[in-house]
Amino acid sequence: MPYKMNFNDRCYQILKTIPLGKVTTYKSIAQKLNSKAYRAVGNAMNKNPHDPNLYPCHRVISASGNIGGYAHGTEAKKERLKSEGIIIEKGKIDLNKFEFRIN
DNA sequence: CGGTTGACCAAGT
DNA sequence: GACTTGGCCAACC
Repeated sequence: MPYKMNFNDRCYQILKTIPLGKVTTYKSIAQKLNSKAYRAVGNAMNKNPHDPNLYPCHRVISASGNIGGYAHGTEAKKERLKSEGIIIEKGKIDLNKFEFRIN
């Protein structure tokens, strides 16, 4: 990898490593970057300039298990997660089952 | 360079 | 369990 990457690009790199059927949290991504920029991670997802198919920002949810937001609508995000095999009950995801723990 | 804005988080009420 | 509060940090204006 190149020497320097801005904050956003590092988020996108991590995004690509999330396997199908798993999710991660804004918090986890920030931690992987040795940072507490939870909110900045959300901003990065929102402005994602890349192809959403290569950078699955819908697999990023909030640390509390809530869905979080989605540029194309929260409902669409839920549907997409469900279609990947993730179970959502009462608007929440069981992180113990579905969280992809980075390294 | 200060102020505002979020797809946030944790703790408290 | 819903709502408020204070804290966090990069991007943007």
